[in-house]
Amino acid sequence: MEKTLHDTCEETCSGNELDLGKIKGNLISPSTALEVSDWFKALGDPTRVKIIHALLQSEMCVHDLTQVLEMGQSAVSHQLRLLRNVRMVKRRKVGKTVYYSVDDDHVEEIFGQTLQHVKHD
Amino acid sequence: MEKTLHDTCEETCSGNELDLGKIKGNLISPSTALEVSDWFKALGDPTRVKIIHALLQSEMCVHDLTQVLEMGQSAVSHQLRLLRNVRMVKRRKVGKTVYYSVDDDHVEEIFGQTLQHVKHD
DNA sequence: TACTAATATGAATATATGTTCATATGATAA
DNA sequence: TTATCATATGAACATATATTCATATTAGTA
Repeated sequence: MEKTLHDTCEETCSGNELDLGKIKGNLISPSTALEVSDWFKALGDPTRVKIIHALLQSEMCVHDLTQVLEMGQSAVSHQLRLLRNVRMVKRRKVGKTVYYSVDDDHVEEIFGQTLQHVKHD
Repeated sequence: MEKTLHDTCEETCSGNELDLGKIKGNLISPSTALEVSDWFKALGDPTRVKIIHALLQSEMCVHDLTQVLEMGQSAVSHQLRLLRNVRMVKRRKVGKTVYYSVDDDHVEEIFGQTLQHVKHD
């Protein structure tokens, strides 16, 4: 039998041409995939998880965050910038002090759910 | 005035010693922070977002995923292994074919919420 | 057996990322 | 102004990560 375009994985796999075509049609767009992954990526680092966890308890200035997390000021500041870029946190300046807080109800919701999920497993 | 241990950021920052001590006491543990970040990190890549999105529509074998996502078989396989390591997907073997599907109700919930969140902004 | 299909995996490479260091900026106080 | 505090930021470095390539494994088929 001659080879055709569709001679593999036809009987065993779920996808016949129609199914695959339908799924390809419903594919998430590359730009949306990137936005979603960027959002998750922001919580994909233990330092940022600690920062968000702390800020969910209370608004805090950079200095206090460095004390609480026992990290260098620069590292904290860099991570805060990243979190601000995806709008997970916002800042409020008072004099020379900058207060950061969580700026996204969705973050609190998802973060709490995931914390629970990870804990009882 | 002589310098003391706490002579900075006292009047302006929110954290007096008590507040900071309380927050430090409630800190997320390093291992939990790592678990949480690993979970989010799994969704922190556009390729894996596409894979999860596709698998949420239908169980699929590796071959079909490569067709749907127009990616190399090896790349897909590597990412599926990563997703399996954090138990976001599971596999089911039928002969030489391996079917993957989402193995975590929490993923569906969070993914859907986040997709909505990202979309109307 | 030999052959092919479906998937998995180790190594290599290029890119991304997190932290540190040094320094810059901005604000307040002396 | 000068000095200091709080924060931000660019560069450098080390580590992590995603993809590709080649090959291994496993299961079916001739």
